[in-house]
Amino acid sequence: MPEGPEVETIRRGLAEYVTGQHIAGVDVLFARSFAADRELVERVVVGAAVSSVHRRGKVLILELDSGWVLLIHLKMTGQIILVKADGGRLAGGHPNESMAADLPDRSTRVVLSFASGKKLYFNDQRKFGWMRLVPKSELAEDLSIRNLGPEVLGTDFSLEYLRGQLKRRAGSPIKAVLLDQTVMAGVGNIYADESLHLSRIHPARRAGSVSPAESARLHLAIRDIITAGIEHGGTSFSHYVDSLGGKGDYLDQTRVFRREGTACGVCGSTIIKTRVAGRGTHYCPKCQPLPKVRKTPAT
DNA sequence: CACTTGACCTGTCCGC
DNA sequence: TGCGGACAGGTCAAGT
Repeated sequence: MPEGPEVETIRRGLAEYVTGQHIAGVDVLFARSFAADRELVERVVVGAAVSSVHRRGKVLILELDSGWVLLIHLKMTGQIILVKADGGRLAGGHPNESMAADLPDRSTRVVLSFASGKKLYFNDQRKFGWMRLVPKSELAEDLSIRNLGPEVLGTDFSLEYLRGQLKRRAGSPIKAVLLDQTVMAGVGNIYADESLHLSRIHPARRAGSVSPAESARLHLAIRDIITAGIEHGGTSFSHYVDSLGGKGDYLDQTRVFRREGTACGVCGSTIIKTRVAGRGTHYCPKCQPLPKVRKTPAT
């Protein structure tokens, strides 16, 4: 579920609440969510303190003072929920749940207990998410990190770089390129649709057909949309609540995502939902036209 | 190599 | 109300 802006929002919450906290215990309720040897966990996690919290793409990086890092990927349905020592929910969780903590629940996969009494619950309904331990010295080479493209808000995500990637992936639908984490890190399905609408490019266009002017619009749009997402604290719906405890409100702001059947805010045409690159895809047929007809009428 | 598809899971929603 | 099927925000491995 979470894309770059959601993960960044969670990162900020974690940085505030767990930096400097000592980890007193680790409970793994579902083994594949945190496939680490118990002996290793006891040696490098239990008793260690969280020295800082980082993010790369959609991966959360908790740096421990043991020389190891704890990586977390939330995939589709992962959540981080922080609970105070007295059991009251400090942050995170499902918007429909009461604030009274009744955790762990059936989707809790891992629990970190801090010496202060705070607890961090890693909930993940669909079990796609994971936590992993990596020596800090090997972080850059880790499989989850090493193939990631530049952060879209970083200086190395230049227009020139984007143009090169569009050329390399000329045969793919532009939407597939935006979702490819080796091209750029942090963009997911929502922000891909939003960026393409803002830059007025049809999601099924081949990347190679995108003009220089369109590329420039797209480059700007991706940065603007991701920035807005972070400013609004991420997108909030079924599974997402940021770890500061407030709901993100970006979904209220979307231009096309989950707005099929409603009027485009720019031109008033009806937003369409279709399937591109195997993913649910929303766009405005008037703002984002296909330049050439896909199926030629028989004549 | 570039690109597509299926698999990983559980839950929900929609049509019959 | 129950049941089958499609679908859900992300990545991989394996296929063409």
